[in-house]
Amino acid sequence: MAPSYIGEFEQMVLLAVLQQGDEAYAIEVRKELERSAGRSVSRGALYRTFDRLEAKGYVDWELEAGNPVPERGGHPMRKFRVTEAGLEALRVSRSALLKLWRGLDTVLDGS
Amino acid sequence: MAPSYIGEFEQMVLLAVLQQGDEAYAIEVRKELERSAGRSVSRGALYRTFDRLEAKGYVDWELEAGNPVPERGGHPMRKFRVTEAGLEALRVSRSALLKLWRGLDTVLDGS
DNA sequence: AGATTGGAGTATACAATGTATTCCTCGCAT
DNA sequence: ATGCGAGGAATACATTGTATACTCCAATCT
Repeated sequence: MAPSYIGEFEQMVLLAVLQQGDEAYAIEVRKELERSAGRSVSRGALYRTFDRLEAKGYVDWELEAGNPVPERGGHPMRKFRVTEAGLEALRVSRSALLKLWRGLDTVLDGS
Repeated sequence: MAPSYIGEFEQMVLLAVLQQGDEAYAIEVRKELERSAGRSVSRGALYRTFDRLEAKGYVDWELEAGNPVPERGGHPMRKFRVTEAGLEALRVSRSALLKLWRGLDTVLDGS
């Protein structure tokens, strides 16, 4: 019963993954979100969202290609990637928003 | 426990109200949504959302100023308006999205 | 070596949001 | 008066958002 709908947070996570390019580790994504969206995100919330995105086929990941042990607490980190389906979902969503924003710049730009 | 967060659908409804300007009746808003977002919206879903937006103080409304009886089935229709708080929420949300989209045009424009 | 610490990820639980179906009421047409 | 259509409200349930509370593992402390 996929509602072919993508939640706002899911959308932001997807975008943050793209922003991180080749370094899309959960933790980095989290930092990106706090930076761009200006709000804090608990780890649990983020992983939960990744699970759902994965279930929908919007992201996939691999287990830390080269260096299996980063710095402290060496641990296999997952590196995320947005799938083509994920990109498509983002496009749809963006297109709708752009349409709805059209002509409202005056009101929405202030502050 | 207001999560200071605005869902995607709520956001779209708010925008659609603005788009309708002085004619923001539920039904018109619904049409606008179907047009811009390209998806159908049941009446119940829309009213439910209006309730929540009102509870958050993002919209208010009045009962059909001049003509209490439109065309058929004369009935008091509610005319919605986005409040200042609603505008602010939209600005915050838009600003975050714009930041996250930055630099991704190449990937997101296609299709 | 055993205990401790801290990072990465998982599980669980619950609140908020999204969405449809059903029901109610009011006028108008018949 | 009866039936139909339109606007709206209530109800109910699925999905999404979010936090807290673990589990694991390796490096460090002692």
